[in-house]
Amino acid sequence: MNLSFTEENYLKNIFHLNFNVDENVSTNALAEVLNTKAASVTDMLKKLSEKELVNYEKYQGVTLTKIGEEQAITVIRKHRLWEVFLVEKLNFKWDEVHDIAEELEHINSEKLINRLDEFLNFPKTDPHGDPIPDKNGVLKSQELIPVSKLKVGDKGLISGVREHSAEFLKYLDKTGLILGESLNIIEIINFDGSVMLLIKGKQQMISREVANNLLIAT
Amino acid sequence: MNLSFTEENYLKNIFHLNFNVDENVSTNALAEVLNTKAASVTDMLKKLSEKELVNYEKYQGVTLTKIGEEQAITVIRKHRLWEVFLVEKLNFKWDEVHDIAEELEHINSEKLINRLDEFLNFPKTDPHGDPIPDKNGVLKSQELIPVSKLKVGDKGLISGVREHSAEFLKYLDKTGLILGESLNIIEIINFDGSVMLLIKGKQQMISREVANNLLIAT
DNA sequence: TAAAAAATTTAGATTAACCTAAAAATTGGT
DNA sequence: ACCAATTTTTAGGTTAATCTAAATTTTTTA
Ligand SMILES: [Mn+2]
Ligand SMILES: [Mn+2]
Ligand SMILES: [Mn+2]
Ligand SMILES: [Mn+2]
Repeated sequence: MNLSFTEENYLKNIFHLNFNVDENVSTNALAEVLNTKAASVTDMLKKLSEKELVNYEKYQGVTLTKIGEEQAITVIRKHRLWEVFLVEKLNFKWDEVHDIAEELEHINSEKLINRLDEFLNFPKTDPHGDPIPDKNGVLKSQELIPVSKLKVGDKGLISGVREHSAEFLKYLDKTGLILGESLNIIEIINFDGSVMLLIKGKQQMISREVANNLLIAT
Repeated sequence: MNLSFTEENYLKNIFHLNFNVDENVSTNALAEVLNTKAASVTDMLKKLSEKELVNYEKYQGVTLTKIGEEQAITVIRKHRLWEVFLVEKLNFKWDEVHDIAEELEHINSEKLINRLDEFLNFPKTDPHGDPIPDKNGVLKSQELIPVSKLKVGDKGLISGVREHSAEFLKYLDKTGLILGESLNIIEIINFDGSVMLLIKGKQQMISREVANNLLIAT
């Protein structure tokens, strides 16, 4: 299977969109995340369908075939392992690695990626808490829930983010909301959904927006 | 300067061809190393000339401009640093790294490559003995000479190769002719130019072909 | 120094990945 | 159940990087 850079990006994004909302992925949704136009997406879906990488019926959206999904997961594995490398070995911050990993994820060598995995000690998650598929394409995701779903008195460990923008990640860094910290819910303000946390022995307020995008393992 | 994968390969190969034989690089020579056709090369040279990356006159071959050379050297720096990474950190053998580095050399991030350089402890040469340009694009190459230029009684340190094929590199590995070994010239056979070496206390015969492609620092 | 040979360029196509504008299908509100 | 809004597809380009075949220029050789 020799896929182009572009084809790999289509498969990866179909996977992510389907993962988030479990239904056929729409042409427009893909055009949006791929920064392209719906007409271009239609063209590419026909081509991917021809190659049996996606199930596509006109006007019905698209899903990945078994093979398409395997390819998508391989790309995601590469993306996340490179992110770990950049953070752990090259001292990048978690908000700096995504764009570089977008390029590195297309490097084509199974041996390379498996050696990298080994070099990094077979990490289970990437710097954003996202699970890393193993070499057989098995992706086991721990069930994480947003802080906004917790009740007063609940506690948990910061374990992931829903939103991956550098903006948001830098905000979390600055306010000490980093992966691995444990927190308690002190109070939930009805008025605007903001939440008072106890973290590192100090009280700290976060907005509903932030509470929605910060993921906890309980 | 945002160059395509293809443009970078043209610049890099013009640099290498010009480095080896110091004259304008011919269309056919480029077509050969780039695995393409002369007509395609002509098209691209016009485009690179338009962008002021090469000096090109119809029928006269091509050289790099200052800017073109800087770009070429950046690509070469990336290629060689990645090769060091693959050998030193991921335990690849020196005959396995070139093709992967051909892909990695196009990853676009100055920060990444400088961090990698640091992570590797600012290596001076790659696994094949080729010099690595520094972050300012300064490439200082030690003068190496092929074994075939030595006389009986001369000695030296194996320090590089002229030919980079996996075939040749594996042969050198197998016969113990690896970088860093010192050798003495015991005898030169007039008939076929083959050379008897003393290496690691043992005598060993190599063909003229091998002697031509194995480089020594004296 | 004029052919012949070799190298190079031009002309005219092709392919992948895009685009805009217009047409067709689906969906959702009444 | 219809119509209007929305979504998606089709039609007809474009651009970068290729190609083959033919034309042109340079180089070599006799
Ligand atoms: Mn990422
Ligand atoms: Mn990530
Ligand atoms: Mn190489
Ligand atoms: Mn090398």
